[in-house]
Amino acid sequence: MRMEQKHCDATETLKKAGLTKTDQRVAVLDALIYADCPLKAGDILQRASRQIKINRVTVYRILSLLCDHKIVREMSFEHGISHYEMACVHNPVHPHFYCRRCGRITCLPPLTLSQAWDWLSQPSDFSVERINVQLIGLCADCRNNENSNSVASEGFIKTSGGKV
Amino acid sequence: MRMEQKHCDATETLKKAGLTKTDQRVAVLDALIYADCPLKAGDILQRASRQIKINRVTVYRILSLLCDHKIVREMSFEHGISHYEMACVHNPVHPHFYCRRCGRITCLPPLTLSQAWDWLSQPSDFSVERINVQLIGLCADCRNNENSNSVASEGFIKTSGGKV
DNA sequence: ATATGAATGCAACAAATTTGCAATCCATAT
DNA sequence: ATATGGATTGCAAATTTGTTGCATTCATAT
Repeated sequence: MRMEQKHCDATETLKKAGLTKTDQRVAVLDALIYADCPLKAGDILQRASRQIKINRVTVYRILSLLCDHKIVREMSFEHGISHYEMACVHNPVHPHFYCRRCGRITCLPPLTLSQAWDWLSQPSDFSVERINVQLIGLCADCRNNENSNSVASEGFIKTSGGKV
Repeated sequence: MRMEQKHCDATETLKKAGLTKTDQRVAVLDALIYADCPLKAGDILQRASRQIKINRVTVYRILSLLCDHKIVREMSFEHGISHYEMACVHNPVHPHFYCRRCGRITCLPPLTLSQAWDWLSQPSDFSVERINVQLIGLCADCRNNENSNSVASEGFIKTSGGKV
């Protein structure tokens, strides 16, 4: 019987997705796998650079690739900067707290809708000024015209006539 | 008896906030007041320019001012671009749908948590691939150190020991 | 009408991200 | 093991978004 892992393995992740293994991709994945909060591209460059030689542009390209393959989630808070986090089984979708003063991002526990109700009644260390709920996907038009150049068209939830 | 207005009036909004009325501010507000979805700074510049002469920098400065005064809400979806919408009585906080293909943003109906549960069971025109929940405010550290330079410190919800 | 502080325009800067192309690397078939 | 070809990376430069400093213009209270 195999032990359950706490983190994904970069090499295995690439293999499972049918992606070529390169030192740069492993380093970027490692940075994300062992991060305790979403990272900016610059953070990832910095951490990956401790491991190997890697260019800023390569970081962006790898992140874009990983997002297309739904290995990584991209999110954006204020001030026009993207943050990235693993989208693996060890890191299910969850809310984030963004401090508008120091910019620190805190991952909040993943909650079902009914759990959220309870959670919202609990004391908190944060002053919440605003809550943003974003649904991301394809609009009706784009879903219909999705003939060409659609890289990330695998595994999304069809909802027309069904559930969201 | 006065008719209920469907939209805010730009001049009145500025007056109520104690802000100087200028052609540029009115034009920026008009763009936002009559928009049917959140706008990028570039969109606002374009629309305001149809009305008056206005500089790109001025748009950013006015948006920043309006956000500080909680007249306007700022939000950010993918790719690190800010979008802005009115934060007035005619436009209560609500979720947004972001199409990752065409970038169009659709405002969704404002919902309480219990309404959301029902809403999520309804058919939809969107393929929702991901849901982002962002809580924005001040972390514990920053709330304590909030002595100096705190412009937007009016009217936020204190939650330590209380409700989020 | 005039003075004064606030608001705007302009130019330049800064940061994040993207693009084009040449050089290098990886995976596979020999 | 090695050659090969397509994929991946590095580098430079461009693009986009947003910011800063300073001179000029504007709004408003006298």
